[in-house]
Amino acid sequence: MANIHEIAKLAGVSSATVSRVINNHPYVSEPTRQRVQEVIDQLDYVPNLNAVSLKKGMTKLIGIISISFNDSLGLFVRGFTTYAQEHGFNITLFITNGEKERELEALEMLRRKQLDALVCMIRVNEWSVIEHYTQYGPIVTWQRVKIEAIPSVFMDQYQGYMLALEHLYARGYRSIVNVYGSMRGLNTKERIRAYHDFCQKYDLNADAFTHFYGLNSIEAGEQIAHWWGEQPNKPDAFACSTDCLAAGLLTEARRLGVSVPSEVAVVGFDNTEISHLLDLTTIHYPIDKQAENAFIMIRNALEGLHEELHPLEFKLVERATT
Amino acid sequence: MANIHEIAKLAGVSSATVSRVINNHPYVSEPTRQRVQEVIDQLDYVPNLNAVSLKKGMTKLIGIISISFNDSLGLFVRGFTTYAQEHGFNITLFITNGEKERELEALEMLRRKQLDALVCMIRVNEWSVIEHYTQYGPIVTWQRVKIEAIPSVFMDQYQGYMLALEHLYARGYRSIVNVYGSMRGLNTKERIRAYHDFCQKYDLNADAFTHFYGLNSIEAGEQIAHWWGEQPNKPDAFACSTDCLAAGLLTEARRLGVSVPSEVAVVGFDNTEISHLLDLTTIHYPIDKQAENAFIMIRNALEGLHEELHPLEFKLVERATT
DNA sequence: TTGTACGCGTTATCAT
DNA sequence: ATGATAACGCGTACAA
Repeated sequence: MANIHEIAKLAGVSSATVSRVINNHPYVSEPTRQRVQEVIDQLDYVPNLNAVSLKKGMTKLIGIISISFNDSLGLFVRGFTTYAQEHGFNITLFITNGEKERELEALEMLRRKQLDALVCMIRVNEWSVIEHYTQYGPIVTWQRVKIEAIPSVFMDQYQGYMLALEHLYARGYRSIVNVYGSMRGLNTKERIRAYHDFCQKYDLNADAFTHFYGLNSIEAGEQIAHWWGEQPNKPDAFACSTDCLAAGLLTEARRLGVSVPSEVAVVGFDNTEISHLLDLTTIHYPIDKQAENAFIMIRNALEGLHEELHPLEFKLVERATT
Repeated sequence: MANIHEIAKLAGVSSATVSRVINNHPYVSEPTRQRVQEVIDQLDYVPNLNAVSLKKGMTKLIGIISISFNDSLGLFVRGFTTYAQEHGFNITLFITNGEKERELEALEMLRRKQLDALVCMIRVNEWSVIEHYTQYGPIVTWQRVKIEAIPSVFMDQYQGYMLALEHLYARGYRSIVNVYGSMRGLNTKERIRAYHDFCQKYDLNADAFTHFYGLNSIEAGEQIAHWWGEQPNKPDAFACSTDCLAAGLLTEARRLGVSVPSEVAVVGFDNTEISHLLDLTTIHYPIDKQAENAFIMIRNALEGLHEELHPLEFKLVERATT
């Protein structure tokens, strides 16, 4: 209701002075500052953000687009939000449920200056559509994509998977079974590539054992445990798609009386809570650093800075299952 | 980049005319409309939303606050979004993770006119704090609360539960076991009240069987099935806290060779997908109507309308488990 | 049917 | 240290 002029009038100063007080500008005497502040407090005044945004040409609002909202996505969102808020930005979340229109609304809000930037975690529309909107503001993504206009904080799982394999090798395991997460996803592709390079390096037969595809649930892990029990020629290690699957595999194996890691080793992926709980060796994946990098990229673009990105590294978390 | 004046100049008209074209106002001749539209298309022009918001005094943006994001919350959000968008409103989502500051940011955005209204699905701050913000714009909630300034679309589960009980009675079941969802929640309280009234009405002994509290998972349902098997004096029906629990109970009972509904009946609650899948009798709960009512309330407040709310009714969905 | 001119609430430049 | 005043980009009485 109350605007800056009203405050100015009541405090007996000009609106310019009030603005200075609000924004902590220098060159305003202590007595006037106090007088103005009193009136502000009394009238419960806050500047109208629409006016500020119009004047400044930015809203300090960043949109995050995601197709859904699960644990890892939530982790990213939470991390991003924290960094953004430290720098005075607010976040608005768009859960698309896979609907293109919902995503387009976010993109349109960028075009129409209601958003300063966009994080497109998991897209719905074609990349070409999204790329078109980069002219209106920075857009970064979490997915793997090689488009110059859309920087990504995607981490190539080749390195992470290799880390797991090398660790198993160093521990003396030689017959490793791979359980891949999705049938044809990019992560699986990179993991397969890592495994082949690994076998070549140590002169192992890459096809000595079955490769499992499309598995990542606890139940799937349990089934794999049974599969292992039935093999006459038993592999001595599992490199799993996720901690979840590894957890199912581990607990079911123990239920069947199999000793881990002496009879068989298990490596997970993601370093989630469950891996911590079960003391599962796994690969750590710095989601919060990815989120921070996403924000740094946006801030660099928005404010013409050149802040360095954090190096994104997979890390082996060695625990009790290898 | 381009603003309304640039369009006006290039089209050889005044900015007022351009504005009329944009907003589909009458009294603009077809030839000029076309000329203006051409220039708009050519320059890829869209009005700056900050300017529009400032001028109109509203942003057409509604915030939704939620502590997390699960299936039912998602259903509500999706429904609300749909209705809102049909009326030209966009949604911005705040997942608080239980942090008060995140909620306060949403409330502050309302105060500072960046949001027209707020749906506080599940609050974190004290109601008194939230109530204070109702002076800046309409706030409605999904939770049960009796504060005049904060209308609610909460549904009292007394009726719904009674529906389930009456149905069991009509089907001839007389010894009913209640499995309540939370220890001391309001829903449980209302359900207990319903059960007592029910027993009184039909002269049944309300304490003939154990009452279970704090259970709502599939696993809990499975355990209840085993409990039933061990009872010498078996009850003939279960009124469950959720479809989830009912599903666990139902499937485990059948696994144990118990025939449902001839030996024992099961009623769920929520009418979720799983109840549909398992052909489970349950109580339907119109989340989408609640969402629509929330939007209607907000729109009524915002635009001074008096649109009627939809009646919110529980419905018995009679399927194969009773 | 079209144009002029003012106001929405700020911030920032330039005087003073 | 403070005050006028011009933008920011748009919508809309009012006039023509």
